[in-house]
Amino acid sequence: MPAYSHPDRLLLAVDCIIFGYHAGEVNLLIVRREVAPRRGTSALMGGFVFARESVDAAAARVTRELTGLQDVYLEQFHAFGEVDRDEGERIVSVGYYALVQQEIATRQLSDDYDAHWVAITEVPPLVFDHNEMVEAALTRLRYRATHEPVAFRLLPEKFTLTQLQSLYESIFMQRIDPGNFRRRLRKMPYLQRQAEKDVSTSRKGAWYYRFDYQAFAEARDEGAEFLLKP
Amino acid sequence: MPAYSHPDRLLLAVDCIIFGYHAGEVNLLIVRREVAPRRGTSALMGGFVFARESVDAAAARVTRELTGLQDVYLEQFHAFGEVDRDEGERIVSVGYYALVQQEIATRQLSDDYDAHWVAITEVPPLVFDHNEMVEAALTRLRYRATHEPVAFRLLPEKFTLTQLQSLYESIFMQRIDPGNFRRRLRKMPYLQRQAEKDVSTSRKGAWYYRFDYQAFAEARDEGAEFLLKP
DNA sequence: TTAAGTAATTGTCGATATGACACTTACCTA
DNA sequence: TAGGTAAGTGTCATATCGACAATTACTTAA
Repeated sequence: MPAYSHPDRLLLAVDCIIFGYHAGEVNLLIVRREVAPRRGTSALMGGFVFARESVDAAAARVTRELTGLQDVYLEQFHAFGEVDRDEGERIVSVGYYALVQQEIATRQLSDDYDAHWVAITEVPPLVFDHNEMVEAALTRLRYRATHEPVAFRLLPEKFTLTQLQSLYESIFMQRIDPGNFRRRLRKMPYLQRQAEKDVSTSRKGAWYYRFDYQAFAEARDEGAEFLLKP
Repeated sequence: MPAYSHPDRLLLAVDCIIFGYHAGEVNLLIVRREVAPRRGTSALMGGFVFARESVDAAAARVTRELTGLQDVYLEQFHAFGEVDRDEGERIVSVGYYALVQQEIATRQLSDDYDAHWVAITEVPPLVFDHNEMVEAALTRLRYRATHEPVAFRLLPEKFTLTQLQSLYESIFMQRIDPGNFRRRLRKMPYLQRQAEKDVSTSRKGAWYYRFDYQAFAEARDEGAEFLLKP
């Protein structure tokens, strides 16, 4: 029952930029648009917000429908509200980006959307303002990755420092000096070296690490801050 | 004419955190809520988004209705989308913060909303999730003020470096060393010293400065970055 | 006329962080 | 056993930082 007399009720949607990381490149999932107008063109995964569903929940649902993944890291980054941004009808869309492990997501990807991964350096033209959304999502991801330990969600539980460096190089699209990057990592008590090495990429082998979210949470309560620049 | 068959169309609103600065304190405008439920309680200035109006435009309109100001600096910072955040009906609200010159805004403030300024250190309980919105706006303002020259919009055209320092102290709620803060300012070519001094607060007088947006824009094109930490 | 007071402004200095780059290590293979 | 390669550490000049001392400019009261 309407409690407010305002006449204009709008379609509200969410669009999700789903980031993955594979073979040294950050990628994102694009789908084939199922409805007119512009049916069949490339687009971000999106969906309408239901009346009794929070916007955050809608983003989680949409991400889950495509990737099959529960408990994905999602951050809202911007609401896109131009009147004519969608050619069919006026839709306001809230943008979220998701960080998933690409291997796992790919394994259980829904067949319903003709989804595929594209490198963030090679995003094709997308419908409406979706390319703008991708840019905004990347900007926010870069900020978040330097101030919060979120980038690890793109990697497996155990990863090498070289992998971590490559990930940051891909996110920021710039080369990073290994010595200096590792110096920053070396004084993070939350990076726990494992007993095993990854021997797939070098003869010497690279130590596996895990990020200890538990230890970091405790350190943060004491005032510690996460900072990892490219 | 609906182009999409989705049945749920929602009320979409904007809420504006309007920041001003006066007598060493950052303040914000709160109004008295005009409609039920919770009529008469303190709230942020807000309003519904019209069908043929962009969300940005709605925020500008709402800000203008209260302050009478055109061309106000506005930044969207978050969309609040919990189902029951408004007790009357489901409303998704997009939060914006505005930076205005408090003196000017106060002069032409609308009488219709029983508005008044409160210091950000003394924000009273507000309806619904509005206190949460204020916190989120402040967080974003702090980030923006260190990376972009936006805080100047809270000051008059001409200001002293001491005023600028006080402003940053209020935004970040922490004391700043004058020597170190001025060292950062001294190597900003965009801060142009004027011929006059402000003699209202000291015998010696403090030089007036202006921020040269023009010069900064050109420097930015050359790769320069604005950085002003507390 | 001068001393005192105060905000404004600049300077000092040791400690820490940064970027560029050289160097060493570990291990496999030829 | 030499050589190649990714992994990982060390060095050093420079820049930046925080804490704090010192100076400047000006008014007012003695």
